Amino acid sequence: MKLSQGVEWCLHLAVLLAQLPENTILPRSQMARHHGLPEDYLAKYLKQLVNAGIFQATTGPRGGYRLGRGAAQITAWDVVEALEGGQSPFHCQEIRQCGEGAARPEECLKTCGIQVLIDSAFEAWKYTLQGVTIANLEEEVPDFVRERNRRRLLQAGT
Amino acid sequence: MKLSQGVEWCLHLAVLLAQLPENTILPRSQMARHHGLPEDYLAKYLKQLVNAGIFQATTGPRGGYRLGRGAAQITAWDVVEALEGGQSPFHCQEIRQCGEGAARPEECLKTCGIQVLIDSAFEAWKYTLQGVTIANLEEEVPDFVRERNRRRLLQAGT
DNA sequence: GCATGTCTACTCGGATAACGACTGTCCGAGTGCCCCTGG
DNA sequence: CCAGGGGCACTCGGACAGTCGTTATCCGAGTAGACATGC
Repeated sequence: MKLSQGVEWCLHLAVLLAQLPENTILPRSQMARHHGLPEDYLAKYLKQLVNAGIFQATTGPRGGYRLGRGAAQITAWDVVEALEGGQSPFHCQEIRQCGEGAARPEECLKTCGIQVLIDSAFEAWKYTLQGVTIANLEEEVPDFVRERNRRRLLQAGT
Repeated sequence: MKLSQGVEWCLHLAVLLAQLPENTILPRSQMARHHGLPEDYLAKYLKQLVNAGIFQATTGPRGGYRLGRGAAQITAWDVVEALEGGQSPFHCQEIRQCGEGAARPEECLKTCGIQVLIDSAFEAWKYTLQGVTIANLEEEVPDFVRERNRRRLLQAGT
């Protein structure tokens, strides 16, 4: 039960983009420098966000990434799902149907109770993440931090 | 975000023990055969449960494992915690304090909003698992399956 | 017949390889801007 | 002065190693019971 660090990075970066004027484009290099992240490795995660439509990539000079849709339309779950796959942390291997004590298939019409439990716990985790958007997270950023970020990042873009 | 398969195995085995008369001892070899699991590898997980006090191990002939306490006193979370560590799926690396856009420590007295979110989602997951005990899971086992398991496993112990 | 000592078989536990996923790094493909040149 | 074309710098994207955790396997330490033996 471990999340790749890409989750933390991407959430921070999404919030960072949300702090800037809408449709602002930020190159990967600036994102990486801003938080001291390895630029090349970061690329791998950003690509996944692009594939999921959360980020939008533009190539060439003045290119970079921008939010794929409004910050209020992106939930934390969307980010986690794009990076981790969004599948249940395990898929029941139906071991009750294996080995000497195996049950016959017709005895297993009801889903394995353990699988049901894990699924419902996973749903709870998912539901919590779905309840918070990037916009919500952005609102919590102190004003002076947002101002500082804007100055630093927009200045370079001029 | 992936759980080791040991979680499924151990939950099934705990439920299996709960189906038998209290304090029944079952050797590792029988457990493994019953569900068709690799016996040697299973040992690693069982040891973790023993360390956590969920299972109790007895060595020598007629030895094996039994539940460390009543099935109603063991939650699914206890098992997951014993195997996975029970820690939050990521610990915030405070990347907001790194890189060129770093915030100063005195600006970060409030916990990172992203960390707070992940923690609350993790608590939801944990809470769900804490709400179900091995006894609850055992109740869902069909009567004829429980009977069959008792016959098979207790017979060998005679 | 009973107590005792030894021996065996059975159990768990720790140490040791093989595999796969996550992490980290490099270079190539594509594009928009800028500058130079010619009219 | 203006239009067009070429070159360049900048961007993302995919391909290639390194490291760590999970998976899998083996063998050794310890114990409880059973058996044989002597009283």
